[in-house]
Amino acid sequence: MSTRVRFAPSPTGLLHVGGARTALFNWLYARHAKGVFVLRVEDTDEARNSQEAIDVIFSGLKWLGLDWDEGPQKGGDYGPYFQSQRKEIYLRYAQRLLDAKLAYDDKGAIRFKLPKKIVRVPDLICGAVHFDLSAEPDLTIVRPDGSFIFHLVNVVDDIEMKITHVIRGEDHLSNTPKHLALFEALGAAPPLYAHIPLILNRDGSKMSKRDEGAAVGDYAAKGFAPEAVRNYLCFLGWSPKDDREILLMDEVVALFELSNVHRHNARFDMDKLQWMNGQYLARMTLDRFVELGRPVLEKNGLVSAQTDPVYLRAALETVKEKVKLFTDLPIWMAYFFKDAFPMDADAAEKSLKKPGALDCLRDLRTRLERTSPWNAAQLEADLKSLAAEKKVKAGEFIHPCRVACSGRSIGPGLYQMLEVLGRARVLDRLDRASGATTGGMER
RNA sequence: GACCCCAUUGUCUAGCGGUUAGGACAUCACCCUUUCACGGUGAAAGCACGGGUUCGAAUCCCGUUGGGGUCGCCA
Repeated sequence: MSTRVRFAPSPTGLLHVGGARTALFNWLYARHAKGVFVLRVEDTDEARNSQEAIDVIFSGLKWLGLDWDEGPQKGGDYGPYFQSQRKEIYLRYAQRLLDAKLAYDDKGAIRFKLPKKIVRVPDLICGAVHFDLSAEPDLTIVRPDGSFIFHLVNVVDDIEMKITHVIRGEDHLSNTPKHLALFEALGAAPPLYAHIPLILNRDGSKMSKRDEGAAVGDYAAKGFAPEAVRNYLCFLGWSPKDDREILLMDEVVALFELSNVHRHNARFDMDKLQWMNGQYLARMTLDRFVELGRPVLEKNGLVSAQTDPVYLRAALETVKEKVKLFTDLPIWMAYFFKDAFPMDADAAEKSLKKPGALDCLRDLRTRLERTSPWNAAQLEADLKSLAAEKKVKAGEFIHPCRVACSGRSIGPGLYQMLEVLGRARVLDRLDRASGATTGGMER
């Protein structure tokens, strides 16, 4: 029988990183076992349902590259994949329990009689865990208004959808003996269980909606690349057991085993995610960098449909291995697109107000007027020969020039930056900074 | 409170009876360098505690402490 796993989120309005990690582990296991990854929406709580909340789940999973084989938008032989559309099925199962006297009416609600016994829960990650159900109150499975409760629908769907492995958060471990009892009462063989550890905040507290990093939907806006977030999530509760940190998904799929998933919770470390994101930005193709970076610059009004794509691409290339977040792009690159770019006060103080700096800029301006061809190598050669002639260190020209042209003391390699900026912009900015012309430079 | 899970540097982890306890992020030096990153070298930082078992425990057992989870007509 082929492996079938499912991710069964409830539309709460956000996709929690813990949930995303659960989806990721299900996806990894399905791909590893060459099985099927099912997406099922647990929307039995009608008060909380909304199309927006459901879309958040879809877009979050897609952003992370977690494609499902069966489910909403995809179809499959075991649908529908929204629990709100499966009421007849649940009713049928509830009736079976009633008929078998394994459930009963209680003030309009239906309750399942939990067996008074010790139930052994075999878990692929935690090992066998025993629970004594004898003191547990019976399980409500249908409300007086006829709506169904999680425990029933979850079990019924896992039966109906022929789920073979349930990979879910450890917060469900205590529910599992009850679910096992339900499987038994319904005469169905239960799936194999794998309860994965939880993701906590950096300080060890429970991660809730409002905590930093909790919502997958926020990562794009925060400047992360999806491949970096996905890579980071793999390492929360799992490791390849060697020293690698950056792994291709194909490699993780090949290595991923449930038996290697940790039993202890992990804490979310934003610093490490940022480092990993920087690694991904530096290593990704320039095409991908442009694809993800352009929208950020557009959103900040620096780039529009009219922007020369060749220039944009060249400009992005200069900072690709420097920035760690896409959200850093506007501050790193404004001067490429605006002549009235911000001037960093400290940088100006240090480099432009320095005695002799303005003379250097004038001399450099004269030299660069004739630079040909206008490329990084020639720019470097001309600047250095000028410095040699004047018998000063190249830095005397480099630092004021950088600040004059970009308004910042940090940035891309100077010559590459000048090449991309082009002769006209560079000469104009050198003039403005040296006082040869009065410009509209922003403070 | 009851029940369940867990415990290696600040964080993520390797380790699965004998290791100078390894790697990564973060921190601090130094090197590289036109800046900032990257990269390189090095430093500081860990087996929660107490009992066992054993010739020998980070590793196995028990307890304590600490953290997390579950005890809904939420999912």
